Amino acid sequence: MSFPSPQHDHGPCVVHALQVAEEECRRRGARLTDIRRRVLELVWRSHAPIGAYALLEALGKAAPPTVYRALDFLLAHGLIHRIEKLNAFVGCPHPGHAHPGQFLLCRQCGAAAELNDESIEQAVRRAAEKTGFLVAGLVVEAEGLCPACRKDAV
Amino acid sequence: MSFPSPQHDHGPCVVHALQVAEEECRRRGARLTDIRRRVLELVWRSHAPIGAYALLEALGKAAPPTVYRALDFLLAHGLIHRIEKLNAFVGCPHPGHAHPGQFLLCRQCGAAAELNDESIEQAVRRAAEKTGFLVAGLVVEAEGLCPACRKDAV
DNA sequence: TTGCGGAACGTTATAATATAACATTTAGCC
DNA sequence: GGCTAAATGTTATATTATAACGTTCCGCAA
Repeated sequence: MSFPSPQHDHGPCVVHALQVAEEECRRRGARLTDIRRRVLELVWRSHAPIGAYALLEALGKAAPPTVYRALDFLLAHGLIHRIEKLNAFVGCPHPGHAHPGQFLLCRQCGAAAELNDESIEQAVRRAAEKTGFLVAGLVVEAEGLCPACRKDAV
Repeated sequence: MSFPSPQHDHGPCVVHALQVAEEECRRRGARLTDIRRRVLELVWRSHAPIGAYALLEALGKAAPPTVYRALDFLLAHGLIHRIEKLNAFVGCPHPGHAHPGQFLLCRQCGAAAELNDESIEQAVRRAAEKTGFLVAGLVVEAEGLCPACRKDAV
């Protein structure tokens, strides 16, 4: 929901994400296989979105379809999000319900934070309705400076 | 600002866009060369975003850098917008001031409409400020059904 | 008007992202 | 165990985008 402090202890963060994912998959009857778990873990290695080919390289001996299939699975079950403007992927901090997600992307350090702000979605829906458009999916990606980089920049 | 009716007369629409572009370039001291004009015209051939390689093919004998350079120019001068989730480009209906733009993308017919709704941008800024994030650029892309396709779908 | 200098364009090669198609293996289940 | 469907492996290729460098064009000033 907001930016982690730059020196936060990231280990527990990853462990927690994996636990939540396990649980969510159990609940859904979905199989979090080894590859899928490894990809999810790699995605969670940092709070900056990571590209498919970086994941591929980190995985070691694997071909593109392998990582794309894992990503498709994780996306389908709401465990990660795709950042359109970066062609990259980031962990979802609260899987369990389908949601579009709104993202703040730091142009300095690369970190991403996910918002789930009702008022943003409502503003879009209201504006769309005025034109008669029916909103089914929504991408919101803001680029700028996270709190830490903003301070550094002063 | 909103969706054109499906059978609207598109010719004047293109002519008008080119006139506005000419004017805007004159005002800015920018050169709207033949290639750039042709790319802009191709972009305006429909209200659906078009990809770089489709433009390339339509241009005839040209290499990728040619069309990407033209697109860069048109983007830089606010004459077109890039749709991130489609890797495609659409004409800007009101160049003249830099603006991010918010887009409604019909998943049925492919048409795009541009919004410039203050309340959407404000909602994002307000939510971002709560986390201490400074917004510099904003992508808003809603996918759904345009008025015409919505009627057809009933 | 001629030549200077920078912008625009041409050309070739290649990088980065993503998917199609089909073979093989694995896991769950009777 | 053997069936079936899901998951993965493998190869090739599609799609989107840029690097690098040479050439041409255009405005401008000597």
